[in-house]
Amino acid sequence: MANVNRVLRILGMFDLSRPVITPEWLVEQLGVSRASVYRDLGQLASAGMLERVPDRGYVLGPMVVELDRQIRLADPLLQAAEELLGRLAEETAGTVLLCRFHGNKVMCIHQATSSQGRNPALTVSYERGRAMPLYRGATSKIILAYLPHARLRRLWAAERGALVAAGFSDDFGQFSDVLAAIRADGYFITGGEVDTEAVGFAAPLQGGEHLMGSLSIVMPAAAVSASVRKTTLARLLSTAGRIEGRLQDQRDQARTTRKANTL
Amino acid sequence: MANVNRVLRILGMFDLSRPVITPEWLVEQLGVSRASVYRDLGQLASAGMLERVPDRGYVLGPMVVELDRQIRLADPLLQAAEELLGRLAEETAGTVLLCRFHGNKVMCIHQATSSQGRNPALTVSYERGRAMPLYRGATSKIILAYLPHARLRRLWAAERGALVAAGFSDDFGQFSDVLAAIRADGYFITGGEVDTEAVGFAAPLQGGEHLMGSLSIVMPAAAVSASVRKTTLARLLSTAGRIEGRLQDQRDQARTTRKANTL
DNA sequence: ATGAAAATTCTCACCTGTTGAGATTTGCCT
DNA sequence: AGGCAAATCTCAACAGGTGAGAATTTTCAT
Repeated sequence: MANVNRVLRILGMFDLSRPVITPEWLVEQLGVSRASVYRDLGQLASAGMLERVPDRGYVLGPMVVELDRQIRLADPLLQAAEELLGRLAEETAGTVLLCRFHGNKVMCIHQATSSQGRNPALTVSYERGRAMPLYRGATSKIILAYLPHARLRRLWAAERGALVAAGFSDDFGQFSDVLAAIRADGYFITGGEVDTEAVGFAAPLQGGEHLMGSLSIVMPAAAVSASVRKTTLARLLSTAGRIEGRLQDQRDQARTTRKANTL
Repeated sequence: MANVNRVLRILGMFDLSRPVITPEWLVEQLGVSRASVYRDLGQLASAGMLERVPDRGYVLGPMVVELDRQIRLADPLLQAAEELLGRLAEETAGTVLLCRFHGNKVMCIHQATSSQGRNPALTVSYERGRAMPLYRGATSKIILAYLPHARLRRLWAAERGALVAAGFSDDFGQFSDVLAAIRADGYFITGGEVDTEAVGFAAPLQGGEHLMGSLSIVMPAAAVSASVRKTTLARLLSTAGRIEGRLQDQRDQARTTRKANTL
């Protein structure tokens, strides 16, 4: 399936520094003839995945935006969490992030900021669609801690170097123990690992027995007194619990519906 | 290129009522063998466009979300408008929409709502990623009015029936005159065409000589007194002007940069 | 407007790479 | 563990993608 593979690869070649891709550049990159590149681009454009722009180039097309909408509206985790996130952001005056685990990466799927308490000086590197490493920051580490054993072993095998470099033990047993300790707490708090001067509070979101993602709050380190830390954590865990409850309800409903259809 | 075409078509088969697609269903829909369907799904999944879910099915994958982010961060129209939209929403206490024209459809690419003036009773059908018809509502009609002649003729030929059904004249000359009148005003206001009890204010956004999209404000009909109408329109036009100014700056900068690189 | 220099699409014979039936392996549920 | 369905693999056949170059369209400077 070299053909399909090549066409799909084109989509991944866009970049913030390269928002427009030209046929000529693709001829070089893909090492195929001009004719084939034009054919590929034509296919993608007619599917709406790309769009031609006046000055000889292609940009990502409207279909991408429609597909993202489909995901937003159909994602059970987002459904369960969305309205609770805004409230949590208001209550804690922090930036609230909802993230998922995807192919050895953590990806933010929703972000909420408190309207009044917003601190423009606080940079948050996470944002919808941005892939983040799995071993830096509370948001990511809580996901790491709740990964199934098999997956964790595979990850260890694949990225041992990076994990050790990020400060984990070189011994899998110890590494695993550290994560078990986080799991025992049921939350994780850390500062300065992603954005300096930022503190992250993170809790896991489990649906059924599977890890669905993580819920976290980021705030400026300066704002985190002992009492703020306590109330923020309490609200985080309470909201995480409510999201898990709603996920449960969704599953129960789905099961009932399926059963009714089968009978 | 039947192969690529088939694979891309799979992406368009998702729907709010069908968020998960199964291999078996695709075998029926596409009329190809099981093996081919699995191969196609595998390709899409390894590109991140799909993701396998535990109970026998596929959903749209993380790559879609990353690509949407790429569009959001690279779109010159969004860049130019984004921060101005929130301000406009606050000033007018309405819902502000930024839309684009795409393949005989109008699509919303950004939405801003005033935090305080938000009226939960007001439904706004537009939202990022949702395709809307080209001939209903102020947001769409202003785009129609500024479409290049050639494109307008093609649209007329293709969708004459729908246009007449939406209340336009059956005669192209008259149809064209109506649009010319809107163009002469430079804005368009209408109520109840998309969401009942909602009034839309829309202005075109032109970059170079091309129509880039439309800027519009939606508010409850009950809130629109003569004076509100006047100030809302003034702020809409002023913001639209500023966005156009920024688009101009972007183009000037790009040209200068390109010239510098060439020399 | 006009023509030259691109960029893009078309044509067609070649041959690579996709296809589907059936065998095999994997993964899930009890 | 064991049984069953779902998913992947194998391989020969042939559909259909491929590239060189011609034909066409678009772009741009004059």
